[in-house]
Amino acid sequence: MEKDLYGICPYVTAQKLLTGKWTLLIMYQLSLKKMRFNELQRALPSLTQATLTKQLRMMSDNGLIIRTVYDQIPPKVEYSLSELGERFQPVLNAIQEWGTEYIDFLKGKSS
Amino acid sequence: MEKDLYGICPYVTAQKLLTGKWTLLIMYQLSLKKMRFNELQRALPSLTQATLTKQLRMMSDNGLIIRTVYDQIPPKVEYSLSELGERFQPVLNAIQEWGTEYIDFLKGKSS
DNA sequence: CAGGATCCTTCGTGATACTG
DNA sequence: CAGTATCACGAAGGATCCTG
Repeated sequence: MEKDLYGICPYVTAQKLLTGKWTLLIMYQLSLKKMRFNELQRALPSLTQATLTKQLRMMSDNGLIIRTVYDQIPPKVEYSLSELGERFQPVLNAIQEWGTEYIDFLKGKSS
Repeated sequence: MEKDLYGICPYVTAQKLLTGKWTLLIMYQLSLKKMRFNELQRALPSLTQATLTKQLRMMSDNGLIIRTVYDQIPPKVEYSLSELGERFQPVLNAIQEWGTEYIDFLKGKSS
């Protein structure tokens, strides 16, 4: 089973963590700045509250992001990248670049 | 819908393409050398034929890899990275590095 | 504002059997 | 050797309603 390779093979491990359909997008948003729950929702309009909540919890459990709760009324919760999340930046950059190239490729195809 | 961003946002686009549970692994394998169907299967033991076939077809359709059929008996089919696939290398490298760091993080946690 | 709790559907993944 | 064809399942994702 590939599960055995989680925590062993870098690729299997990374894939597991990035599995979420939105993980990459959230990582990107948070790499720009720390954000509150509603800010994220506005940045990712096609994502429902429930899903966003689950994703954030997963990412928090995995140590990718940090959840900071300010004990006040109205409630305020901020999400930011953890140390590990920050180190993810190179991947983000590489993906952005490659994604852009891929989009160009798509355009060339359709025209 | 986020579908609208496919072909527009690099991250959405990349995430779609890397969605498959095995895409990253296959990309890595093929980045080492072109491989035949059975070679890939041996390299990824926990992956069934059916699934591998589907993944390869998807990746081929997406232009990530190239499928070369040698018309002979017994059949021989080789898979290799396309131009676009080659350009994916930086992402692969970044992921490998980050994945390794993450594994270290996991170890530190459990101990 | 930032969720929690449910319910439901879709899609990816896998098992198995068969083929040129 | 390199697939194709079916069937089935589980989990991720989403819709909706409710709360401190």
